[in-house]
Amino acid sequence: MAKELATKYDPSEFEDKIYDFWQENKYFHAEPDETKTPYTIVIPPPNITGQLHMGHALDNTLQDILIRYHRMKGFDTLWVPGTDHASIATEAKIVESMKQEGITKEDIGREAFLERAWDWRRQYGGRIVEQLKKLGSSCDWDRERFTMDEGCSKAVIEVFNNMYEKGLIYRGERLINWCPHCMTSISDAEVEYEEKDGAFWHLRYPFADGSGYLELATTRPETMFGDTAVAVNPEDPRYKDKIGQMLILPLVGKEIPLIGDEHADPEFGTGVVKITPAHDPNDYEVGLRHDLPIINVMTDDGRMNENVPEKYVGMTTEECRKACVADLEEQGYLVRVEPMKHNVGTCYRCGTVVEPRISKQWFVKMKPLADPAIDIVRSGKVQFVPSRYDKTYYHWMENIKDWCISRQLWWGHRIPAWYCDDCSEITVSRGTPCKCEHCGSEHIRQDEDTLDTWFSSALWPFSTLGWPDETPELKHYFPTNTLVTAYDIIFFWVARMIFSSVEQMGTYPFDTIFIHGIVRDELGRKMSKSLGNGIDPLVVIDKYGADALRFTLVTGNSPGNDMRYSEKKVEASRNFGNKIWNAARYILMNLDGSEGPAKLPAAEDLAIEDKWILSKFNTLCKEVSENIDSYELGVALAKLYDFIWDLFCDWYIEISKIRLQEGGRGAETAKAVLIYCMDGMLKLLHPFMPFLTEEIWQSLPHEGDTIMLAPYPEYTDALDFSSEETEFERIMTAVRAIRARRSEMNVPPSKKSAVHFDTPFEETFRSGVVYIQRLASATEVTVGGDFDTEGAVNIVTADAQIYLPMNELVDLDAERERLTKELEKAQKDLAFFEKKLNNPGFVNNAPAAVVEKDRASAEKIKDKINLLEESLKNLA
RNA sequence: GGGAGUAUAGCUCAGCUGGGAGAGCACUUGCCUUACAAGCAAGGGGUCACAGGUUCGAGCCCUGUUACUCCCACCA
Repeated sequence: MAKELATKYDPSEFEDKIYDFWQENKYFHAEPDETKTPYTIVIPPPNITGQLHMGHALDNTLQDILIRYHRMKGFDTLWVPGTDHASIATEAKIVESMKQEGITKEDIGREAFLERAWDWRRQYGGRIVEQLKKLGSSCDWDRERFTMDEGCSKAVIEVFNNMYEKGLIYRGERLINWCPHCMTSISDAEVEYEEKDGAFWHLRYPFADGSGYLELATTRPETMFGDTAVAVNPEDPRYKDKIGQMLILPLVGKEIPLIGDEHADPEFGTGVVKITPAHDPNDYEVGLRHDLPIINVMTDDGRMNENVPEKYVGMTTEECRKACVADLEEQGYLVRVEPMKHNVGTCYRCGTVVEPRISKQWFVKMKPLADPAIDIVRSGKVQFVPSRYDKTYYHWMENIKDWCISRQLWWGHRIPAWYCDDCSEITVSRGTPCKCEHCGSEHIRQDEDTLDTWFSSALWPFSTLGWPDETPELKHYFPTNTLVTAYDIIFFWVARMIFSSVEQMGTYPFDTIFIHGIVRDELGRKMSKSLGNGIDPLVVIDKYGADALRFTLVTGNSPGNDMRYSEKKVEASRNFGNKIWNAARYILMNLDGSEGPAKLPAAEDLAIEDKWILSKFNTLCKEVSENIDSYELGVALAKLYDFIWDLFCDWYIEISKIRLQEGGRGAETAKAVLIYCMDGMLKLLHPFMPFLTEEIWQSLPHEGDTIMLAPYPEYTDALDFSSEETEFERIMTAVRAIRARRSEMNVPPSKKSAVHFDTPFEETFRSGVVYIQRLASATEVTVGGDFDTEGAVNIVTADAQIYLPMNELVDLDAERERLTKELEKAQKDLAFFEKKLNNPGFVNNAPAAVVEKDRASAEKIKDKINLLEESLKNLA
């Protein structure tokens, strides 16, 4: 029973209702079905703090297209949704909200803080999920997961224990990145480098024996209190003999040694460098080599600690820098200040300048994980689309350092390690141990820290399917198939999922990584809160509909490349929706309700235009599937657009009016083809524009309960009418030529024109008379040699006789000449290749690939010659 | 310092393995033609960044140059 289609295309009228309809009927839900091939995507879990932005809209549109397409193709299709606890981001939000109340997290303590966090999650965590639904995402919401739910947490504990047991996780004191604002360590990947204005302070460090001084330069004078040496290159002739002498650290007065180390570059500056092992990665290495003391001069929140002279204690680094530079200058230690640009590491969450700092943290040993993770991509088992991103991946993986996974935060997975007060040994456990596994003491305390958010998201492809339990879901749906994400998250997430999966599951987590770009604003800028140039997808959906937004994000977009958003594009997309809507209305208008679902009349009843459109549709089915299979979604959509608008609406619908007005058997055939095509187009288009296609499909005669479970149209030999295709295209050419001439002559549409063809394609035009009359406002169409202007198309209007030389349609002589010339050239080309290929010397000695290529070229040219000869014969 | 990307119509961008230079928007002209003015028809507009090369043939492949963008690393 078909439902009424509204006269106006208004997405807000039906999109929500349709989504509810899908959900109520559980169409998104998947259960492992061993008889079917699985197709699985796990969603990149949005942060619970997140609001839907254009990046999500793009990412989820692409996923939904793939999911809906595969579902219609008959795969056992599962899209696992979920959210990420986003430890830093969420904790920051809650700390911020508590600040409003004038309290800190320390005031209320860990328990109460976590309660707040869970409350916050309950209140806002579902927000983004609801927003994803507005987009049309057909996720299996019954399987929604959260990185901190019971199952995912179990996976985290399991992996931590496994890796600890294998020695892949260790605790140690290392130089790490410290964010003084978030008050936690962060991983290397979480540091963003920004070029900032800085200065180069040239200082004098005097020798202790009073024999002068050394000049050196630094960008961070305030760290001098942590200096435990000064280094020069051991080969540097200027300083070689001074190595081993003591220098006096200005402002402090203590003595530090001059050491020789490769790290000092004689070419750079004065060739002298101060060594601050606690606050610089290179200096740290130098410190290790020379066994230097490590003096941390900063507190957790980025102020100077008690290891600096009293006057500076408590100052921020900025304040201290100013004060100490002033003092250095006053005391004559400052030589000069040189302004310079400097790359400064900042926290990717809050933008605060990070402090390299010595700290005891937990790490994942990366080398043993990276190698197999590189191999699995090299082997082709995991493929990047577009493939160039594998280089990015290799480069990162090959140069990776150990991953700092502990965070000084409360919101997250608490590290499953306990310290013993009595023997100071560590107990790592899957449960909650009651005593130290080394000495049996009951005086144990759990590590206060939590794990990096990305530690749990790295397990997402299998933790969401039930691992470490052996669930039917895990067995059936893992490894998953496609991971869809933006390129900016390859390091954070994609790479870590790969090595985690290879390590834990012994195999890849997904076979394809479909990378897309970033949605920028109209001016090409990144959308950001600070710029205020973000576009809210929900506002766009409200105004134009989710289908229009989806269309906008996919059309003209190619894998891995950024795109610009503009409302103009959405308007054009909405117009396309409107076009289909009205085409459907046209069809419905001509039905009387007795028609059955899409079914084609017998081939002998089909008119030439039927065969033309069906043949074109058939090709479309093939190409769209091919394009989607190779992730060329933008190309697939463009082809659908062209077919629907140009071929179906502008030509087929127009021409169908002839038979519909005449009635009778022809009208029945036309209706059947109209329904068939519309039904097929809607199905092909459904993955891209799900709401509109469902709404229209429901109002047409159809088979099944929902378009989203209808089979995706496939190519079939039965609909290959290539000769009718070319025939009809000849008529189209004629129509266009007549229209052009009429337009040129300013013939008003109300005036009909008489047309005479004298052409080699007599039969075509004789049978095409009715089409030409209809589509080109022509009348008195005659064909044949009885007209006096030979070799011409003639158009006669009531006002004037128009002479249209044949060359605007088909100029026989010119055409013959052109074809002959091309034929000659092709024959020459062919002769060239044949000579080459008949030469045994070439065939036997040239590389096989070259010979193959030449053979292929020769074949191509032969085809061309055949075509040309046929055309010439037709002209004769 | 290393790596990658981009350069095609006024604007935004497609163009898959080499054979037709394309779309949307904008522009010009004519049309309310009973699905749609969110539309129809006809047009104008491009040395496919530059210079070489490979090829019968290059927007596409190779080399170099220029401009812009991004990523990684980093000299204190």
